[in-house]
Amino acid sequence: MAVEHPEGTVFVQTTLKVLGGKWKLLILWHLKDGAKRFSELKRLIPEITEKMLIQQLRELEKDEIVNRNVQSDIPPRVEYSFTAYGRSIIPVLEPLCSWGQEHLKRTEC
Amino acid sequence: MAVEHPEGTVFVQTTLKVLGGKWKLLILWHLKDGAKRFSELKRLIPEITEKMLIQQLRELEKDEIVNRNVQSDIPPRVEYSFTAYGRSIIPVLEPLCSWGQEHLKRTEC
DNA sequence: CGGTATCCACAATGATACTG
DNA sequence: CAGTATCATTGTGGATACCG
Repeated sequence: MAVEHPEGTVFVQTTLKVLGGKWKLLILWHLKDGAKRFSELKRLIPEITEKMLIQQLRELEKDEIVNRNVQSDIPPRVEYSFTAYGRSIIPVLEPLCSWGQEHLKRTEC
Repeated sequence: MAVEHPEGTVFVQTTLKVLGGKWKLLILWHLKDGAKRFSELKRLIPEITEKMLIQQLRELEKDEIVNRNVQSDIPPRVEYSFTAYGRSIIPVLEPLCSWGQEHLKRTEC
């Protein structure tokens, strides 16, 4: 299984694994502005199903990108937010964003 | 279908669409060092099937990231290389790589 | 409100064999 | 050498219903 590749490749693929889900960048984008409740995220991303939202959040949680903060209230209140570590991907997102913007310009016209 | 999202999200997802394939970053990584023949790429990425290699190359070609250069020789000789435009993603790969490296360090130990 | 549980469709990837 | 073609398998995402 473990085949030697130039190291960089492995690292890049690692990042892709963490951020590659269809909705993860979208979720992270919204969390940049501060903690959000489950229902807020649902409202901000109307096309996502609850299953996918929870699934992607769980994965981000496992990767220690986001925190899950539960207040034991009635009704329940769960907030998601970046971990300190998670914030380290924000600067990575920026060049991704810029390149995508340029690419859209090329392809759209 | 078209729902308003913060723009940045769309751009990031665009990038992901272009680079998101399982093998694309791997291929691009090898092409960084210069043009490569089909068979060279196969040798450099032994786990990839021919079908996937050609498919991913075609997509990269369509997105104008790589050139396909055919010498009409016997035996045939086809070389793939970055387009000038394609080279613009190389700086994007670097932060991706660095972050992945840090992330691996965290998760492995 | 914030989830789970099932079942299902389809896209992505893979194995294998064959070709100009 | 550089592909195509076909079929099988897996992975990802979705619809819907239900639960504490």
